Amino acid sequence: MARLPVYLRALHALAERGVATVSSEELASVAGVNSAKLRKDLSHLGSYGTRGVGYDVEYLIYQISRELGLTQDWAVAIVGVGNLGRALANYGGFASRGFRIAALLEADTSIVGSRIAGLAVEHIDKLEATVKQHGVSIGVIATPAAAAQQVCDRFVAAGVTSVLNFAPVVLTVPEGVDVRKVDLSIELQILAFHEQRKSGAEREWIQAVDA
Amino acid sequence: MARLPVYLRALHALAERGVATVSSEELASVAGVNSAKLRKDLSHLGSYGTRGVGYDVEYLIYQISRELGLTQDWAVAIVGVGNLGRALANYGGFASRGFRIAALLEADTSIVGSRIAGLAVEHIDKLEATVKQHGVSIGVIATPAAAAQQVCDRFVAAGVTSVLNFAPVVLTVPEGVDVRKVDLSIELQILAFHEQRKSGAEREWIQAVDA
DNA sequence: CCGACTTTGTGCGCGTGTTCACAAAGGAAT
DNA sequence: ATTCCTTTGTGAACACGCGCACAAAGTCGG
Repeated sequence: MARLPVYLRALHALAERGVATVSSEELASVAGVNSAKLRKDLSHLGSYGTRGVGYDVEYLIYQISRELGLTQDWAVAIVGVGNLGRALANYGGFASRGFRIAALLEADTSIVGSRIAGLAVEHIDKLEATVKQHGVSIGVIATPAAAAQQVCDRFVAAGVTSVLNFAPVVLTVPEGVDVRKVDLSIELQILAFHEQRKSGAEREWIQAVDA
Repeated sequence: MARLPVYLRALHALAERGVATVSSEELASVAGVNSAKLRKDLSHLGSYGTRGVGYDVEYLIYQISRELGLTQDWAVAIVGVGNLGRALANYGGFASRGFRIAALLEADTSIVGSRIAGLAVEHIDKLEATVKQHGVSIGVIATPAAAAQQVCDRFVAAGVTSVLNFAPVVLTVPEGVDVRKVDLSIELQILAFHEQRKSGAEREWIQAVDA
């Protein structure tokens, strides 16, 4: 379930505030979902709640972490050390969730060798070797669109079976490989669409007359 | 529809390659969706296809752009000029889709005044003034989690009705304000989950025995 | 002008995910 | 111990989105 990470973050926030137990109603409102949906989601992991009381925050954190596989740590390789790659390398949310950045890879030789977030940037030729050496199972693509498919193919050939893609292209991968895409401009376009709808009627009318 | 931006990008790619018309089948395969779904999506905008031929690429680009409100340009303000803010400011995909970065705002006074992507970084105190001056309707939050809600509130109070949030918190906003959230670590967690499933059975078994 | 072929637009059935609403279960108080 | 109150876990209705499959519509060659 794609919502578990959201619950997990809400729970971490509660834990930091010293909350010991939480009802589905409260947790749902923090996470921004329906309480029945939350209970059904949690019930899929087992019966970890106590009727009349709620859920034990720490215990639930542990159970969700285990379900998501965050109790083990994952080696991640980032290809493309532009602005986005740098932002990702410095993003604190990875290490705290069991993700370890094993390598930063870059094609531009003028960047290779510099240090970002405590890691030396390596040349992309080292991709296969790095993947094998660190047991990388998740590849992050933060390259320009033109290079993305090629990098993806190399990841796949090297045995990586999960890819997080920030380049604005649709990657094609063989069966059994997962790709998730984050596209910053798509999110903005969706907002613009709703924005247009809101400032709506009179503008639509003008457009209709205009046409 | 959240898929229109994807179609739009696929169409732009086709247009650059000089393709004049495209069938739903081809476009669907480029965009990575089912062709019937694509046709149904497009039919919601009107009947812009020609049976036996397909869709005129340029015309369809125009129609989708108009539907998404990309024919007008949108002023965007980015708050938080850390690594992520810088990456966003330099991201080329915005300007080419009608999004104009009106201002970069930052709380850290040691960064205020520097120039990023051709813009001078301003102090966050200028938020309200900037929003009014440039007619900003979309606010982008690239601050640490702790500052996000506060910045969001200021955006809303200043009249911004669409917020793109990169901070790992759930923002609460009044009715009528749209929030979209991009969370890098959630995407990784989802990949880790599937990865765990794939390398699955024997590990689950070990965990079961372990418990 | 006509027939064969291509491709759109859409009606329909299906599966998934969401929400409501309630019974079962545990805790607290007397 | 019994009763009441809170909250979970879940059955069942509902809604939605997806994809198949096909008829309508348009093109192209003869």
